[in-house]
Amino acid sequence: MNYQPNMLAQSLVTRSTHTLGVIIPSLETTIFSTMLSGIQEVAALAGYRVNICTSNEKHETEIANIQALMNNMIDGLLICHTIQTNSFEHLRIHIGKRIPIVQFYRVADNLPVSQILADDEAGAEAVTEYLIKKGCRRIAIVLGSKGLSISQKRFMGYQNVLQKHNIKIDDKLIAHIDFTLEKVVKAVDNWLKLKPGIDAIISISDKSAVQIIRHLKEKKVAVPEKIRVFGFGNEFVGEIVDPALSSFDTNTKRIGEEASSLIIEQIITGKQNLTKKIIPGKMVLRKSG
Amino acid sequence: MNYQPNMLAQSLVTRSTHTLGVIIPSLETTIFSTMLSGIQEVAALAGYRVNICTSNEKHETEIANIQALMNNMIDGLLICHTIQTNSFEHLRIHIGKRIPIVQFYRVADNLPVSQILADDEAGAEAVTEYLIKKGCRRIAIVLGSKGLSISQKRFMGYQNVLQKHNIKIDDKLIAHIDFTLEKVVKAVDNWLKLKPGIDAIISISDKSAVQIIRHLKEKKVAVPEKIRVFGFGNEFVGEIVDPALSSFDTNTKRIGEEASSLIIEQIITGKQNLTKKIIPGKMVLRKSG
DNA sequence: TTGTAGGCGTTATCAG
DNA sequence: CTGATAACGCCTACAA
Repeated sequence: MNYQPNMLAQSLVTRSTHTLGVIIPSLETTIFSTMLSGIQEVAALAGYRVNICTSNEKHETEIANIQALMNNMIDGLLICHTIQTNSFEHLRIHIGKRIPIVQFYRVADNLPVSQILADDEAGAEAVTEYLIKKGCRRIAIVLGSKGLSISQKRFMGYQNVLQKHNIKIDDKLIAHIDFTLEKVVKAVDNWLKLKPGIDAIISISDKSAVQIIRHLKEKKVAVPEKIRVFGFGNEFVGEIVDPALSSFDTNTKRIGEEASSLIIEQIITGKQNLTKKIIPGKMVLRKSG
Repeated sequence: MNYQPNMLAQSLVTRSTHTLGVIIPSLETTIFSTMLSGIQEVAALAGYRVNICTSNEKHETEIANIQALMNNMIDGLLICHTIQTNSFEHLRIHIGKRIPIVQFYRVADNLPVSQILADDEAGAEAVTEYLIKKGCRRIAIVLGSKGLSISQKRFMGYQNVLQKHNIKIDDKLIAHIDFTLEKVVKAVDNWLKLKPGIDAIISISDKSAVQIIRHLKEKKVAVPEKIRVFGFGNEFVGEIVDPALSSFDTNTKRIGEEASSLIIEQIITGKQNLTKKIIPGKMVLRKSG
């Protein structure tokens, strides 16, 4: 007769809230809302709610969020680090405690915490290899903070292929930046001044790749004839830009689904086995690259 | 000495969880993730957590979500209805109880529940007026389910302006559909067969407007020369498409912020005054319209 | 099998 | 003002 049990009382005694905590850098970036969508769907299927916090790409906010969530309201924490996150002590103190943690997409490699990752290294390798095959020799790359595996792995892939082809790594072609439009444009402008000039740009995301294409068009630089442009993530906007954006599809939604699935498994079994899962992606060729 | 109070026990006795429940149709649609971002930021500032559920534009899922949230885990509910939602009995039974409810963006007008809205009527009026001034006489419009105020209000605005200019409303130019690409393309194809032909399309969202532009280009229909295209929402992708999309900027993030702010006020004061707030928007002119 | 007491970690109340 | 205790609503263990 329509009795609604009080979840609070229930949770208090069972010590489980059936709620996942999620910390992501932003909700206004397609890849993150897509991953969150994957997290949410898998969680809902398993009867878990999702508590969402955004760090706004700010390290301090990420720390505050962790504090705010780690007070018995969640059964597990999913975290995708800020692009500027370089130290991870704030997370370390929670590792191995009652509440399991899973890092996804942007992870710290030197922490004993499970990870769900895009195939950044293979992606960067595939893209670099393809560009070299197309005749590019001065390939610029946009990366995030050096502490993040996403930057490290993509750089590894890039480096591997250049070395294989005996192309010297030029530090001037590597930009470690955040996502802001100004920083991206500035990096591109610096590259345009170089001689010998660059002939390709691999960008950290589709959105910045699209902005790069737009900027190059403004500067009357032909894409892909003069400079080929590649993105990461295969977002809708890449289909729309002219020339259409080539991109490494990181299988973004699947990353969220797997992260959700892994943490729920760890919650249910009570075993925090160190897991590291790389989600395969694939290259999507369009006009720009 | 680093004592962490147990929020569950605290909530059990104080009867407040400092958590907002949010039900939105999707996380993979820019406007919704943008509104959620606004909700989340305001909530975080006020010390509230956000519990997020997606209905995937499915009426039954929306009902299930409401059930799942209304069990003492949240202090207030924010809801944006499914595009197919036509009956609202599932919500009605929760109205006026302990937990306040605020509808946002897509709302039911005949329910005694507070609303935060885009200025759909004024937006449709402004766009229609502009198109008529540009010489358009056969203006097609894409709407959602008839039960939603978003459809009703936009139709009202459209109708008002056509009547003012003594242009007869042609039912064949009005499409009530959901967001799927196929439905949009089908509606456009039907319009293209009409004679006299259409000279403008007002779309329900920027994403579908962009898809309409792409489809028209495929069909070799010149935009804006033959058909002008307008969107709603002013998303990033509209800046990228060629020709760039004209759009009515509904101030999406602000809608989320205001909804969040209103429900928190209702929670804190304990007063569920019936509020209806329309967030003003503005027309953004680009090449397509 | 069915019923009841105790405890989860707080806050609030009521004596002292 | 301070300190003990009931109550929040549920689950579980144990007793009948």
